[in-house]
Amino acid sequence: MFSQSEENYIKTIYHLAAISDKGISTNAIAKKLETKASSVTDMIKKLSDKKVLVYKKYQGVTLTDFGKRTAANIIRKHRLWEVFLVQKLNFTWDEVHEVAEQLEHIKSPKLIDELDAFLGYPKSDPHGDPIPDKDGNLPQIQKSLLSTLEKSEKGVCVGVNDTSSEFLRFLDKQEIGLGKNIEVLDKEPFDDSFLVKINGKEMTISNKVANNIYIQKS
Amino acid sequence: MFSQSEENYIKTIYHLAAISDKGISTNAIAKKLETKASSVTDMIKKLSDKKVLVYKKYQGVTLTDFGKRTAANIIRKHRLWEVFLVQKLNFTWDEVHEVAEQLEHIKSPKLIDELDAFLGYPKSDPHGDPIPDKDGNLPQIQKSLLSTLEKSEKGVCVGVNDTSSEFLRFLDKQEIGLGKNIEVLDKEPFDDSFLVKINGKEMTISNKVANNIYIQKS
DNA sequence: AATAATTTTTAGGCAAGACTAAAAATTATT
DNA sequence: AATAATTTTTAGTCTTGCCTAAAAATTATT
Repeated sequence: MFSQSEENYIKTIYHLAAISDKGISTNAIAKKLETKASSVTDMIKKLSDKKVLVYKKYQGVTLTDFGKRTAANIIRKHRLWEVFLVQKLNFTWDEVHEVAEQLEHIKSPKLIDELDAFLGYPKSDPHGDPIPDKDGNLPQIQKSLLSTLEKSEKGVCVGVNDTSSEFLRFLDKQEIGLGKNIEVLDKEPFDDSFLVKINGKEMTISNKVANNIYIQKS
Repeated sequence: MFSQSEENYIKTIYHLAAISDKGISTNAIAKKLETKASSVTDMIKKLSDKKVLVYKKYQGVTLTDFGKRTAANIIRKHRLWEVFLVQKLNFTWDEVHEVAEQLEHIKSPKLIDELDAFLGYPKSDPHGDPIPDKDGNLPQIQKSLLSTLEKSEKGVCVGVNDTSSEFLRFLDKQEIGLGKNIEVLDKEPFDDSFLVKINGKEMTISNKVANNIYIQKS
């Protein structure tokens, strides 16, 4: 059994590994967890002893299969709770994260299985991120950052990269959300912004925003 | 804001105060929390500094109004989660306690208000214990221990004193539960056991069991 | 290749919350 | 009232998880 702190490290390393492919550096973990590199070194040693990850001094860490399964399980809980909060308790997609950060540490296999059933076995959370199954398998859907689309390409919004309240509330204000149809009408080379049509409405979107919206091309 | 450990002390002192009326002793707290008296002394000092309780050396503790409100709020969360687990996630009344012990520490006012609404503002938990309102008021229903009833008195089972899985599963086996009609047919002076009729069925109940069942007399 | 800059680790400490053992205060008993 | 028994507190330790400062290793730059 892992402490909340250990679980947070495991989850963070899993997320970092998903984008980096090589060993995860002490500094990267420290930055993500808003802690110090020396604290990370301490924890890494402990998690290495517990067979969660492989660690060689000065060379970053890699999760073991056991570590990956553990991480997927925490993420599964996090995302199921997010679905619960939005679907049953009237939370908005920008409010769920911090509560789910707490709920993900509740220990009870029955609880999470029953919650999954109660919610109708959802496949993804309110931000479009896939929910791992009980064995830790994470179904990956085909998606592209809006910023990588070419002129006249189109598709459906299926996820976001940045899940901060600020960004999500911005999207709400622009009426951009999961399931919306998006078409790139033009790209502006000067500032790499996009002219897009979202559910029939034309608007300009900055490169920074386009870099945080996932599209399933059609 | 209080740590989980602080919350557990506050809740425990509140429960002990409900049955004792005078100051709660260090030893009583230690026993209930399965810890050592010296640890209790440490924590008591901290909670006294935080204005949760009043403490004078060697004289036990009393919760302040602030402490009582804090305790009621924790208990409110605990009991609402228990209702959720039974009503929505197919938990039985003997399974809910330990999960609710974890869930009661989740910090989010919106979460608990929405949960309350989602459950239809329940008045009591699966064991018949009343749920405090948002201001910490705890409605007390009129109830008597089955063991205090006289021959030919009757009523409805509205609660249990012992909420251990062992006792609750025993009640399930005997088909005794909240809402059942109970009538005392006879009392046996030899071992203080009871001959009762429960929903039409006659059975003998030991004094120990009768001491843990609450009846609303009719 | 040597030096500079950066990253990572080590060493030593701190706070929370628990513990043991011993001292002090209170309560019970003779 | 004096002694015994019990309760409570103090003093000192331990673990977890964090910190700072300094040392060591790695990587980048000249």
